[in-house]
Amino acid sequence: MVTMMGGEETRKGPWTEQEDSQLVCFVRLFGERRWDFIARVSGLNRTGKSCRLRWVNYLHPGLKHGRMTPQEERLILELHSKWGNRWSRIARRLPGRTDNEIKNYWRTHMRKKAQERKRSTSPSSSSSSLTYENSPTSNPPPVLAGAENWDHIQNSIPCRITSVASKEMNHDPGAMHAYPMEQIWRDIEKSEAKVAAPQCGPCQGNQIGTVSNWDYCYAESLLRMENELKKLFLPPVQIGGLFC
DNA sequence: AACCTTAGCAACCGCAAACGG
DNA sequence: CCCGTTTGCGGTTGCTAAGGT
Repeated sequence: MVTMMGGEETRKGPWTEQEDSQLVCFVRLFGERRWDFIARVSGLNRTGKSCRLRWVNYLHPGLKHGRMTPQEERLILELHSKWGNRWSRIARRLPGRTDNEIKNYWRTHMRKKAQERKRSTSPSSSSSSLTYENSPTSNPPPVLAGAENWDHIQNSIPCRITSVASKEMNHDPGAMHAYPMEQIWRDIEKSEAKVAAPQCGPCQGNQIGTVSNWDYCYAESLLRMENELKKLFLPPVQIGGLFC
């Protein structure tokens, strides 16, 4: 999709592989800041916001993709019960997971939860087999209290809920023990250490683009970068320096 | 096989906080 | 201190694959 902004075309919607490659390229050059600048010089025709979001939610090295582990699920429940919808804060405690991912997970999870509650409270249903009855701790997680209002919340949003019971939450209790909190904290520390020691050079450690992609990327955007840097009163010779 | 429904996810939007001149 | 710009966050929407009828 493309929208017009001040005569310039601004792309929206899903990102292509080439756009991803280009964005990674420029983030490695300029860092995870100045998103508007990166958006301009990269020639992506995306907003800075969009670039940042794509980087944070998808391209950032070290991101995990795929299903939440039972340990992560438990941690999310635990932290949400403490902090509520502070997704970014919760995400900081889950290495490799983004606030968006956690938010999406929570919504899905809570829908299932609410559905399960409805079924368990309705006269026709006999019992709820769900979830934390199998938890290694005998106490239900405090987050269940947070779910109390779900029926109300559910009424205020477009509802896509079905009667699908949550199979996913019937975890093996033993698996919960396999990944203790101490391990989670160690992971957090590790991931923070990685952030503190970023890789040097635009293309190192990149898993997305090929060498030819980068060549193309640089050549394509060199002129734009030069123009932008000129605006910032930097002599053009420094552009070459950026590639060292 | 065709159609419908739903879950899951990616991306956008609006707002507020942080930052810099 | 003020004001404009940028960044970050949380809520919401829209698309698509998968499952059901």
